[in-house]
Formats: sequence, structure tokens, C-alpha cells
Amino acid sequence: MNISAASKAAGLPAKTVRYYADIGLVPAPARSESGYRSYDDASVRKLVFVRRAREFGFSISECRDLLGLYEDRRRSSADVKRIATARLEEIAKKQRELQSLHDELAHLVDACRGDDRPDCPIIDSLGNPRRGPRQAP
Amino acid sequence: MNISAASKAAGLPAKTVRYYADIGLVPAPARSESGYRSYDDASVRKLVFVRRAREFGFSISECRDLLGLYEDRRRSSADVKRIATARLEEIAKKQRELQSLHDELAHLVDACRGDDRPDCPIIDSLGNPRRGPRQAP
DNA sequence: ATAGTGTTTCCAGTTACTGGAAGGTCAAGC
DNA sequence: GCTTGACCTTCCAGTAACTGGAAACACTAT
Repeated sequence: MNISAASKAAGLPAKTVRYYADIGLVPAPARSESGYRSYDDASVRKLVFVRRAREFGFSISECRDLLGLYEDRRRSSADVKRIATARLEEIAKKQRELQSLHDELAHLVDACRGDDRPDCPIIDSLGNPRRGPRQAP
Repeated sequence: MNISAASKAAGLPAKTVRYYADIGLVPAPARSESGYRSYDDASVRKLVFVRRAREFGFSISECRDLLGLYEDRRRSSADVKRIATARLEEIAKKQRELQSLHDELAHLVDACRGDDRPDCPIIDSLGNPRRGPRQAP
């Protein structure tokens, strides 16, 4: 399997597939006589694993760990759960941040007439800390 | 006002204050005889404006636009509202993505016993697309 | 033989900073 | 007058995770 077939099968751009081997996230594939990379099903499975972990928002470094656990048939599920739980907490935190951002900005957008006149609570709020987001305590 | 005073007043690291002038986001400040940057209240207000817009998640490029509108006393509030509304929609979209991510990962974490044994639905799901996030249709 | 597509390597750019080195400036204290 | 320490300058490099593009080689079909 050449790189474009593998990349299609894995759902990743060929550039990214090369990149993942360059940084050592996945093993460097075998080469044909002419130097073409050649992939088998096991490599593709690993690439899929990485793609899906990335879609879940795991960093490359976390993917490295997860891939290690994926490969290790003797690892405990607790190891995996610990990483996933940490990620879950990050997601929840990001959600809270986005929520307050959304509320504040929605409030400003609501308050803005959006007409031809220059008066604009959004601009005012950005320029005037006393009424903007993330107030100092 | 030297850079550290200005950066404290603006709530930004001095490095970032220099950076914003380097990329032309804010005008380059005047210099003292010895070459020190020297800031006045108007520059600080602009820096605060940028900091707050960045906290709202506006990109540097959007900050450029917003700063232009901030400076233009004849701009219509509609111009501002349009940019802010677009940003609001981005936030809402990101929220939806995070929500589905959170739900899927939480489900997996729930299903994982987190004990010494190797069976782990999280790893299984990453390795097996049929049960993971973002299913193909 | 040649056209077209696939593949290779390598370099550069993206976003928005941040860290650090090497060196110049300033105010205080002795 | 000199030293110390804080502050300032520029410039280079690095971060995360790719992505774009150039130049050159390989493969396939006609």
C-alpha cells in the first residue's frame, strides 16, 4: 500500500502521515526499492487510532502515551482511564470558559442596535474594562 | 511611561506589548533619547482594548479590524455587531463540538472499569472506528 | 516516447506569542 | 566615582501540529 492509499484508509492527509512518522509518533514504514513508503494494515490501524485520538483532542504527546498503552497488551485499564479522565476535565473547563465568554458577548451583541449610528456597547465594553469580560476583582 | 509600566497598566506582558507594535497591530511608540519606548495613556488604552478583544477570542486580524472601528468615530455599530456576531457563532459551534466530545468521552470513561485488567473500552473505541466519536455516516 | 500522476525530500510559513542571550541605561548607595 | 541591580534594547530560536510548495525522481498508459 502506497502512502495515498494508506492515507485514504486512515482518513488523514498524506502529509500528516509522513509527519507522524517523521516525529516518531508511529514507526517509519518500510520502503520499496525505489524509496516509496509501503504500509500494511497494522500501520493503518495505528494511524486510525491516532486520528481518532486527535479528534478527541488528545495532544500528540498524549497520543504517544495512548499508543503505547494501545500496543501494550498487559497495561491496566486504569492507566488509560487516568489519561482520559484528565482530558475530560480539560474539556469541561474549556466548556465553562466558552460559556461565560458566550454569555458576555451575547449580552453585548444584544445590547448593540446594529444600525448606522456610532454608539456601540461592544466597542465601549472593549475599551472600558469596567464593563467588559473577565473583570479584575 | 516605560514599557514595564505600560505593560502593567495594560495587563499584558512587556514582550507582548513589543510584539504588537512589531506586527503593526498598534503604532510603534515614541522613543526616549536612549532608545527606550515611551507610552502615553492613549497607547495604553489601545493595548487594553486589544487585550480584552483577545480575551474574547478575537484573532489578531479581527483585533486589527476592531481597533480600526474603535478608532473611527464615524463607524456604524452595525459593522461592529457583524464581527461580534460572527465570533459568537464560532463560539457556539465550538461549544457544540465540545459537548459531543465530552459526552462521548464521558461515556467511555464511565464504561471503563479502571482496574488492573487490560480490558478497556476507551482504547477499544479508539482502535475501532465503529464505536468511537465522529462516526462516518 | 511522452504525458500525467504519484512520490520523494526539504524548506518555509502558519498563530500568537514566549524564552533567552548579549549588551546598553539608569538610579541608588557608598 | 564606582558598583550593583533593575530595566531596557535587539535578535534568534522555539512552541503545536501541521500545511504549502518547489525540484526531482518513479510509475502507468497510450
